[in-house]
Amino acid sequence: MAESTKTPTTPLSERQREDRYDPQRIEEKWYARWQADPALFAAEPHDSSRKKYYVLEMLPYPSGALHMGHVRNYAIGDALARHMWMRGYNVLHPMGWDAFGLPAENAAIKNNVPPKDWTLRNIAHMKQQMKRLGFAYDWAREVTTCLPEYYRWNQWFFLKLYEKGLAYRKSSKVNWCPECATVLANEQVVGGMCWRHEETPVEQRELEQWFVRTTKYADELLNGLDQLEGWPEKVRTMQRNWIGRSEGAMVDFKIDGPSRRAGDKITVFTTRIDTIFGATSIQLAPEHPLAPDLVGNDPSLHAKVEDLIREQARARAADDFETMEKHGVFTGRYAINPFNQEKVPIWVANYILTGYGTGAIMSVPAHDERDYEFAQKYGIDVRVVILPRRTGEREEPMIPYTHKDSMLINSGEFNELSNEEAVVRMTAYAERHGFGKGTVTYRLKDWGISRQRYWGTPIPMLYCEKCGIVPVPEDQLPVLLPENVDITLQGGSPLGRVPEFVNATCPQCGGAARRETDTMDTFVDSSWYFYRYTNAQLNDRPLDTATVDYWFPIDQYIGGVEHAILHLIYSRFWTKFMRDLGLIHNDEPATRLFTQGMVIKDGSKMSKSKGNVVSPDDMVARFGADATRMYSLFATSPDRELDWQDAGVEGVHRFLSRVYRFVMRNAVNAPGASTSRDGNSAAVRQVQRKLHQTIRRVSEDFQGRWHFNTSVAAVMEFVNALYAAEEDITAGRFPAAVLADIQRKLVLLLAPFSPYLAAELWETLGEKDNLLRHPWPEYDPELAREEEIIYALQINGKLRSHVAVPAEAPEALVRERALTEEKVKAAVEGKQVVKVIVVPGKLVNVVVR
RNA sequence: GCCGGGAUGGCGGAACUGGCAGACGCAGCGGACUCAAAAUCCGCCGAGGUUCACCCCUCGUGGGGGUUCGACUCCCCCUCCCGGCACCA
Repeated sequence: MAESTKTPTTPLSERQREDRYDPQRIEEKWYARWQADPALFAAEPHDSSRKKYYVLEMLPYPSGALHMGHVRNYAIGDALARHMWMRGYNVLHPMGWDAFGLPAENAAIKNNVPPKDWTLRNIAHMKQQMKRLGFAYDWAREVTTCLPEYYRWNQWFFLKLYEKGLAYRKSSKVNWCPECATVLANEQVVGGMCWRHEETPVEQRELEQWFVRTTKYADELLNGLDQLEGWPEKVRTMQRNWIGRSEGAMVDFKIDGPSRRAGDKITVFTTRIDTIFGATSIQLAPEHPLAPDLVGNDPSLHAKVEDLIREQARARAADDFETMEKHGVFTGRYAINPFNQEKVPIWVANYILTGYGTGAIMSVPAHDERDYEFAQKYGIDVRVVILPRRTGEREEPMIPYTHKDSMLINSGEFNELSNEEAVVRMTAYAERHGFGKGTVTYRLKDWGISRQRYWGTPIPMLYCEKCGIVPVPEDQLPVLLPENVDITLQGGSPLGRVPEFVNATCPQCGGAARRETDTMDTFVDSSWYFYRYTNAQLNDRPLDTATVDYWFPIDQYIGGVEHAILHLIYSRFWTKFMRDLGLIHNDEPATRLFTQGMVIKDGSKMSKSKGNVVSPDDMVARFGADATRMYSLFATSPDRELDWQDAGVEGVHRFLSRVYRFVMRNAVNAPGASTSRDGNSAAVRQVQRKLHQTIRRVSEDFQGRWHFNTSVAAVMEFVNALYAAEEDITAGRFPAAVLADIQRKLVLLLAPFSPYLAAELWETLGEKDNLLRHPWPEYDPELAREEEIIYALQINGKLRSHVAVPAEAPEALVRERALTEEKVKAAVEGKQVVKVIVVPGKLVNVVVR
């Protein structure tokens, strides 16, 4: 396009030629413009003809201020959102606040400020920080979970759960954190400690609690993981472990002798029914309901069982189960093995847990490590019933032999069967004779959602003396959380001390009723918030089905791996529950999940106690939002741990300065672009080649690997190439159209990473349209193609020289050039060339002998 | 114990399906500009040797073996670090 050189260029004002990059000036200017135009980052309605793209970052808890982990998370999501806008998608990119929770109550106690005020103030501040960082959120869709407009739907969902039998109340042993003064879900107990208080052992308390039947979906939650190919394998594995499905069988052993209240049989759970002929004892958990019965009136036995219970409780708290020595006590009683009618002794042992299976096992010392250890200690029989299948011969295996590649012996009519076959046949046999059945057990437990705290969603239930448990009628929602409540960490739920709240009328009989005073676990809030974003203002329904159908599933969800179990399993559950209500039609909330690495400093996690916290505000003040964000992407790939270095931010700031100064010096406004190599000098072609190679690299990173560190590096390389060519540019040896085109594309490439600078330079270049909706630059393979390739020359795999060959040269020519190159000739001299390997575009390896 | 991830210059990290190890950035060193400094621009920057005629040689991606014309990359064994699960029957 030679004629474009004749296009007149637009002169630039003195101010635009300002050569110092001042991020504060630029960012404040664009910040003001963006705030004035909320539609800029808004999603189009769901009847848009554009293809939709829903990119979501996990919503923060409004703790007071953003930390670098947030900045990194949102920088990734924002780059993706901006890129997808430029690719022409209708992008939904919302943000909100996970605003209920304990820290607000603690702040209330400490600073004498109501939790609501504290929370809303934090939200205002953090929202301001996000805006200053230039994150492109659709604030019209903001969701704040502590406001009645949101939490009323938590209550509505709770009523639905109750209606469907998925919410129920039961008294049970629950995890209690004395520090939080509340109950914890199993998922919130980490190694026997509270997830918020790493030093506080969790206690067990007997309490009446509301549970959500997550186990109803255990199988679907597990099987669904196979389809979630866009999720990290790590997260899928963690969820699989958490759900912990194991197939096995329940088998009833009749108790020999007199039976008492608790019954006349013990049901054991086993995954190895094939070894049942080798069962030489029954082992009960110390807390097994039959244990007190079986030890009868013997006070010393009772005391020993009590000791075992205490020991287990201690071990649970200290998390040292694995180091505990196995021991137990013989009850003096026997049970009958239903397969061979043998009498086996019943023991109570410290290594059996109440919470798994049935709390009772058949002990097969020959084929289980733990059983073997126990049997050795107490001289219990060890009977081999399984042989390694391969030996065939009756060669004694190493005891305990626990492998499944095996064959049965000493097992009556089941002898000679393989282990797989035996499991099937023996399970069927037990079912036929009515003393057992094949079952599946899970590690996953129902989700206890009651919290004895104030700052949460009130559970919409009433207790009436006449009618019992009565749900609050839907038309009486929301059950408002009262304000001005006296919060202390003692004496149960704070709401219980608010008579106006507690005292209510029974909707069934009109009599006096008492309100439920517990609130919901805050993980309820975050289990479905992303649906609310699709229509956050809707006031007669939690969501609009058609709108959700358009936007869901989420195309890309981004957050910390610490939510791999808690939040992400609850969210998946909630999605399945909503689907079964007919509200939505997707089975999973998100197609792709990305878990970014932690931000650390000087080798450890940023924390106040270590004094290594880097404040985003400080970084923005020193280097600007663009440099801060870009550094968080440039330092390493997003999935890895990021070691924060202020000097690195400074380096990115320097790079942005180079870009800024280059455009300020060379900005021209000329339409069109040179799309052909013809007629351009070698220097021009070289810069264009680098440009298009850069476009390819950055575009590919967005599509696949998300290695934004290499995207940014590629743009840096390109800018270095521009500096190398600047003498030619200044001398006017670049056609204006080409120069203008190069600069426009450079700015477009930077737009997802440093939006402020990109906006400023876009304007400097005389462009008027919205950068965010401007098409992403196309990579032109013709312009990107190398004209000449430098081949590496190897002799026997060792690098010896290089040779330049025209890019289009056929392999034979490459080969010939290589063999006639001086070094190669010298090396080959007097030797025999065995083989010549030509790797097109890369190297030639000459193998000589 | 099981599962997942990782180890590359002084530092953060590149090298995508086996093909020139160290892109890009930081720090450092040298030069230009300056009265000087900062900023900026240019150059050098794995180790050792030979030499600086900037050419060449040897070694080098946690350790040891292997496959291959060729290995950071694939296979086997081992060490260490991070994360998850775990007396799970």
